[in-house]
Amino acid sequence: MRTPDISIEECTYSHVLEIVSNKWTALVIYSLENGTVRYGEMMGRIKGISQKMLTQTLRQLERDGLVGRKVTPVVPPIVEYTLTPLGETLIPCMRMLNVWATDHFPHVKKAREEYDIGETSGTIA
Amino acid sequence: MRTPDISIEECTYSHVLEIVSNKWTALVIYSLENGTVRYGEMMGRIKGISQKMLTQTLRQLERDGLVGRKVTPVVPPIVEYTLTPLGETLIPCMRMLNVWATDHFPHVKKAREEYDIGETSGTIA
DNA sequence: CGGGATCCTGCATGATACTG
DNA sequence: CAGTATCATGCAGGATCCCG
Repeated sequence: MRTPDISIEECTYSHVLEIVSNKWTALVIYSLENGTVRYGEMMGRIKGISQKMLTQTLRQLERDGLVGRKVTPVVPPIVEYTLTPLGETLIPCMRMLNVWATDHFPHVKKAREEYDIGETSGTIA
Repeated sequence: MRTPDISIEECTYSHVLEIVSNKWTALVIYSLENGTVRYGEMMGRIKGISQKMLTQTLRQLERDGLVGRKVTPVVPPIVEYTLTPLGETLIPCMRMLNVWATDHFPHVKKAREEYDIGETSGTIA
């Protein structure tokens, strides 16, 4: 028996996914691609996100150094979020995922449907 | 108020992540990069994965048309998994994530540590 | 306006035992 | 060997209320 040579802690794939693979992270980054956005505006633009999740996602991205947070202490407060230079390095990756999805996701969807049909017809009883 | 223009169902980022963002999927794909692997061998190579999770992950990938499954009905059975042509189109994407992680993940880790230090020193009481 | 704090719920993950 | 079935659980995600 050989020792395990693949582990989550070491696999570099997992590192990026650890950052991006929450439910909302990708959408938040997407909303920041074109520049600074205010908190409230993001709430309005990202369909279905709750305050808690938006805040939590932004905090994580801030912690990871991918998103900058700028507070203007007026009343009512203005809080703006922007991709940091580090965060912007993610954009090409995201775009590549984007291209892959555009090119191949229809194929995946078709594969799923066929697979599901096969499953259903086999499980009659 | 403008209508939300970003949604999970439409954002192409989310489509790929929907496929890859389970705990084990990336590692399973990684283990298949160099060709066909048997079930038991994957169990041994991927550190910490359980039978249930390996099977479940493989089934999902099979359903998505990314992984092929070949059964040789002998006793004891031989089951081999391979990336399909569609699955192989994912490899360049994964490699790009890999490169990003190698280049920038240390930076992220540093950002986290600094962020955490700032948090801790502020929360004395 | 932009959150923080709290409570609740479901699903992803995991441990264990059994089978063709 | 390569699974399926069952049971347990922890945490991501969501709803709600409150605050500077």
